[in-house]
Amino acid sequence: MQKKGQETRSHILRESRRLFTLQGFQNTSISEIIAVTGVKKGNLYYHFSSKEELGLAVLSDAADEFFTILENSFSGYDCNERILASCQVIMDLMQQTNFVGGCLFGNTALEMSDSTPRFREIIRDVFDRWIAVITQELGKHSTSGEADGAQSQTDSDLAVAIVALLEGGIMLSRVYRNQESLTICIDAVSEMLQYRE
Amino acid sequence: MQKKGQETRSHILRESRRLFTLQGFQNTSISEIIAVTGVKKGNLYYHFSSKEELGLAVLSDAADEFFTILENSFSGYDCNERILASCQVIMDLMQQTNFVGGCLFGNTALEMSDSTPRFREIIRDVFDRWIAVITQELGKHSTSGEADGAQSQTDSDLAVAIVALLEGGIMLSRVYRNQESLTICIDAVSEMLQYRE
DNA sequence: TATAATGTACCAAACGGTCAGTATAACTTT
DNA sequence: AAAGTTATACTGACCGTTTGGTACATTATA
Repeated sequence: MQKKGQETRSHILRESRRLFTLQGFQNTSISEIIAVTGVKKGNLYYHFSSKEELGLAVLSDAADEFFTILENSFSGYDCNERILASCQVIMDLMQQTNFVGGCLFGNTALEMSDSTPRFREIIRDVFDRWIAVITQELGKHSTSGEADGAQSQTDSDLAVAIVALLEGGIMLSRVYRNQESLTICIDAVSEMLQYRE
Repeated sequence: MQKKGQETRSHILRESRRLFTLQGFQNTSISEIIAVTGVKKGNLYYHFSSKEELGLAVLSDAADEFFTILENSFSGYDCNERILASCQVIMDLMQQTNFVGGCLFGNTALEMSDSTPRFREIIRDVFDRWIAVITQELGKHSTSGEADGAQSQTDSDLAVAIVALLEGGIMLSRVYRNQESLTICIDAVSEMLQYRE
């Protein structure tokens, strides 16, 4: 693939991601994508063999970007502080779009995961990895006494709850179109971290 | 409206809800609905003036049923026990469908709330009411000291976090197709209730 | 000049929705 | 109670539009 083609491809990916996030996968038509990108239909199908393939590419692309951002977000010396910093990064991302659209992965999870196996797999990988990253950060906690066995179970449980709180908070903030719900959920994460045994 | 018509109408509502929950609103076609109900297209449009109107009717219907179930679910003398009982009822509902489909309100929130205002309104009402019911239950807590002012803020914050945890947990349980994630989230709710000031 | 990239024209299928007309049941008359 | 009348419930063919996708010619680029 050459330079021009690369640019076209990533242009399609970028705009498709925007539309998929705002309107969902099913509710975004190929015609809409070619309208906003200016890329002609034949050209789009030169780069992506089907709408499903485009959707999967958009998800992979977004996942790569998300984990790059996430893994660079753990700033601060204290473990709890670092995790809260990563939550704040998610809040910032949501604020950029005024809580319209929300989380592409969460959206796609609820829209597509039961009907299209390949979508579910990639979404599952995203949540697996997200939970794993947080679990790992939780493991660095000073009072996290016992050697990895029993404790890591609790760490991963807490990580699951944190991700659920964030996704639920994003959902509510999207419905209410304000940051309040997500703020409350991040505060709840903070409390859960404090009261950790 | 007479008996026969009522039956047809509620038959359409029931099957449509099933399909919308499993596949989403956009991804369920009118043809599919008439196929599974046996109701002919003209007849369907006799009862519901458009697909959107049908979707709204399904949501209202489901909301009525949900709050009937929810409000009857607060069993037990202790406040925390009562709230956990209501969480368990949600777990039971999800188990009935093996975590396929998940929560109709959450699904529709993420699929439709940005593109169709009327859907967002009804979804918002559902979450408003759900949060209000839990906030009210939280208010009955014995150690809930100070008079309503500052404390009720905390109660409603906790209620928001609980709903977010449940919705996030349902999302994860759906992606992973098992009850583990939701169980972890309900356990987290339990801990949040225990550590309440 | 080969191949990567793009444009144009087209397709069958599925979509949501309409409509003229037919049963069916429930009230009025007589 | 039989006949007439009206509102409700339902049918199936049909409409225009949009959908995702294809065929193929043309233009850049290396």
